[in-house]
Amino acid sequence: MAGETVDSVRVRFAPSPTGYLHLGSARTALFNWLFARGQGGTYILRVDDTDDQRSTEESMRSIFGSLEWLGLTWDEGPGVGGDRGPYFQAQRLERHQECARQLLDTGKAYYCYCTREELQAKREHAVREKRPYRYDGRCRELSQDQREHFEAEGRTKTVRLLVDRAGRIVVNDLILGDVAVEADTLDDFIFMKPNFGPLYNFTSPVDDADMGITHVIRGQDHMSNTPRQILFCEALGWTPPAFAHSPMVHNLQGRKLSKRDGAVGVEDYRDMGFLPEAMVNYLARLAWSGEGEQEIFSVQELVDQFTLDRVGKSPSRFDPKKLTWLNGHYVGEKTVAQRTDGAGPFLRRAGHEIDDVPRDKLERIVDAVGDRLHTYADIVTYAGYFFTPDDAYDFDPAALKKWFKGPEALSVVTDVRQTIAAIDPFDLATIEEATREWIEHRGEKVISVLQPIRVAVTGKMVGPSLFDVLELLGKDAVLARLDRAAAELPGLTTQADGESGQS
RNA sequence: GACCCCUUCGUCUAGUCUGGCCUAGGACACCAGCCUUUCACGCUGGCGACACGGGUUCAAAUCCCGUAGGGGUCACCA
Repeated sequence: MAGETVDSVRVRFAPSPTGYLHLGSARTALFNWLFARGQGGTYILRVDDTDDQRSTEESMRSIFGSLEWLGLTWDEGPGVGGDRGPYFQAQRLERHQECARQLLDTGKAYYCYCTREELQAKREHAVREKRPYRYDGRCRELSQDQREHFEAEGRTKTVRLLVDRAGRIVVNDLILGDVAVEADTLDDFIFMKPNFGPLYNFTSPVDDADMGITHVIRGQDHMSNTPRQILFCEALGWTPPAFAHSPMVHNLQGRKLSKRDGAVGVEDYRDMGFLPEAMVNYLARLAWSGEGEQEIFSVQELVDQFTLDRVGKSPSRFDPKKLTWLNGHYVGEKTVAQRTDGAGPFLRRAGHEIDDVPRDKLERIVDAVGDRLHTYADIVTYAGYFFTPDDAYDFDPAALKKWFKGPEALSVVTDVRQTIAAIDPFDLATIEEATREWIEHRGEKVISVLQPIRVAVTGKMVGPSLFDVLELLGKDAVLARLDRAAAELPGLTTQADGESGQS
């Protein structure tokens, strides 16, 4: 390529559709996407579904959905097409077989008739002798006779790559630097199954070459595959792409993130009320940092600032607390209408009937909840009681224990009824004025009056400003709840006292 | 076990390539105080790290060697 023309960057994210989009994979996809966008390159989505029985349509939809939700849309791939397809690996079988035949024809690969059992036995033997197992290459130079004999026996055959065991293979990794592996630690590995179906280490370099991939950005768990893939490029006469292996994402214990850790899929976080902006921002900051001391990044800022040389080498732990903090920031940037839309489904899922609630009432409630919303799911804690019948909201035992220790609190609940009943009009200013006046007249501390009322009418000790709560509830509901509390609390509080320390 | 990678506050990280500006900076978390009807927000302050041991150097978080610890991979999966 002449002079000033720089080959444009082409990267790919190649998930296998065997589940959901794992957080680690999402980070890999994000790094690829950011790199492509920042370089004015092309981001390709390829589905590595090489006739794996675990591949399912459902998980493919789930992964696409997560990617789209994060905003990591692809320039070429399923749904959008492109001229370097097909983008489903299973549809590239003929191409893989063609390349395999080429290797066979040029003597760079050979058929192996060893059975699985034989290989297994050798492997176990090596392990018993504490030797590293490597294929002994006994099928490398079979005579015509032996071959015919095996064929006549009806043995199945796999295809192995003939590996030159001299020298070393160096991976010039854009994140890790040069990583060298002695060639004699490798062996003639199988890349075509008995049905002449290709294996991952073969399909990957073939497809990358066909799709013109310039940079392979993937997780470090692929590091040990890289030399083998480079070997294919050499055998086929191709220039390998540049590699960049990003560090793993671990759980808080420093182990690989697994299902046992609970939520490890992108959609799990969506379902827990997290925002895609927060996920992207958080994931980007795992192993990567900008040049300044910035923590909050818009997608555009990420695109502008992302470079591979600022990606670190050591694994990072996924910390939900920091994610939550970021999420709170992004929720705060939403309008009340947006927050209402976002939080609604969580109320419904918690069993609250909100379909008959007027939209503007809903928005006023969300507005009153304000920045208490760190995730949309928090709406249930802070506002669930607005959507529960006056005789059915639950009293939080901890709240009762803290604010109904003595008889004074109960007397507040009964005494305030009259004052509240007299408030007219029942609007914020009037409610606050009347209530404060009453408190002052009583001569008690504001908090020791307001909190018992809150617990009485909401069942909780946290929530929006109590005056907002009262107004939003409406006079009838407040009175009904006060009556209910006056009737039920005496029993509940003694019960709570009696049970204290048991649970 | 073999091969490969990694190692700065509890966590995410800046600083390491191009030794001195680092008595190591920021953020999350935590603790305390302020604000406040609660919670949350916000503000102020605090706690808190160069894994260890040797070198090299006038000077080392930064360079070299070793040790320890952690992780990843070792399929006819991807």
